[in-house]
Amino acid sequence: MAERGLEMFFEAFLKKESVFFDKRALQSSYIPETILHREEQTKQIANILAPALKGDKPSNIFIYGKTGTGKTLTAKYTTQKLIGIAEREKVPLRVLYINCKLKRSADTEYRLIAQLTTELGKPVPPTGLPTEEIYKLFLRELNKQNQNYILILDEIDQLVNKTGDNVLYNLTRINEEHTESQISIIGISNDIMFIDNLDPRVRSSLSEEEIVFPPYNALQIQSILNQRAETAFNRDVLSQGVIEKCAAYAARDHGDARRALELLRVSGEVADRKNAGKITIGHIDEAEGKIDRDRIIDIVTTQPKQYHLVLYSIISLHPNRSSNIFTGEVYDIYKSLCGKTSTSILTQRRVSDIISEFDMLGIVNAKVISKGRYGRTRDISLEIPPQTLPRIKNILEESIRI
DNA sequence: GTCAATTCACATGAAAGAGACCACGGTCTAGTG
DNA sequence: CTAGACCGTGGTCTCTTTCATGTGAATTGACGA
Repeated sequence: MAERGLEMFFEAFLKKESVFFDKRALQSSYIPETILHREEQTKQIANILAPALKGDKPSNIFIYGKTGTGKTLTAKYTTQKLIGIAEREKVPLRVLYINCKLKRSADTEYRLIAQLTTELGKPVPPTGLPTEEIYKLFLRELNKQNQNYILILDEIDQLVNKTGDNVLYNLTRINEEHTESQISIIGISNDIMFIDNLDPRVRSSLSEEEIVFPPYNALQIQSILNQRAETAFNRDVLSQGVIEKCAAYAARDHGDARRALELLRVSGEVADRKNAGKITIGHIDEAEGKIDRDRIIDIVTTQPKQYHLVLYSIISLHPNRSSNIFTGEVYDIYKSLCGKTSTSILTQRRVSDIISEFDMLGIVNAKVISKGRYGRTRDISLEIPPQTLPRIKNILEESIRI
């Protein structure tokens, strides 16, 4: 009987009318035919990169802008077009795109070079070789290929924060030593302060050219959404004001177009699930809540057990007190919790770090305060919305088995 | 009453250790012709 | 003779611990009015 019901569900699902025509147009990896409101920046990048078509080495570029301002998109778009021409003209040119933020892929010196070497067509072990060795392999491969490269390093600040600017120094120096192949670097970062903390030598060579991406305003986001919505949705599924509201939401926090697109997509999904056939403003509100919830649940479930214990300590301390949870209290609860669940106890130093990591993830709010004579500590409060709290609590209890 | 010194309870940094992974080269072993 | 199993070595990476130093305001206590 149950099986029958399931079958019917799937059949109904197939028959169901979706509001989407091509959902991919709303994903952040999608590259549209034309990029709106970035004509200036596209032109600048094109100008700088154009010499590559004549076999010269273009200047390095440093691109700065807040999240969701189209940095990655514009860089990819421009280089894609460039490659198109280069192929037609038979100019040896390649673009390598690396996102330095991706864990276990390119967030350390070794891994970045390993990734690059693999991209060049020589697979290398993900670990195990000395870093020097990997550089050698990389250089050998580079010389063998004998063509020019444009290397896009996305979220480059993450890489440098973790491993220092050694990598960049080495990369920028390659051009001086090896004449067979030239490398131009496009560094993308959303932290402008980052460039100031670099070694002066690296700084001057990395930011030969600097391009700033200003945030979009609400109107611009609107037109972007309209452009994407045209391919993404079927005709007439958007109610009056939906695009405007999405844009307004996103413009509220610093013109993040990515967020606006996500909001629109999830709104569509919500409408689909309700079989509404049309996206209304109500769906947007719902979608916003859902995005937040999903994000928090996602973050929490992917944390390791020790983190769960710490978070559970904070949560169990939370309802008794309207405010003011301190590190020491959390640590005490945490210790007894470890005893109950026979887990090894971490030092306070470490727990302190874990709490500040939760703070960065936006799950708790931890402000360092001084209580005068009674010392200095963190004032911790939960940032999880009350509706989500029971879910989180369940997840944690299951994980630490209480 | 005023003001500098003290004090608390952690925060924050740096360095180093433990243990999981991994590649590589050498050695051993069993199977094959 | 050879392929594969197995070991030791040397490397990276992440998570932790250890040790050291920093911090900011309530409290204290000396001082002077």
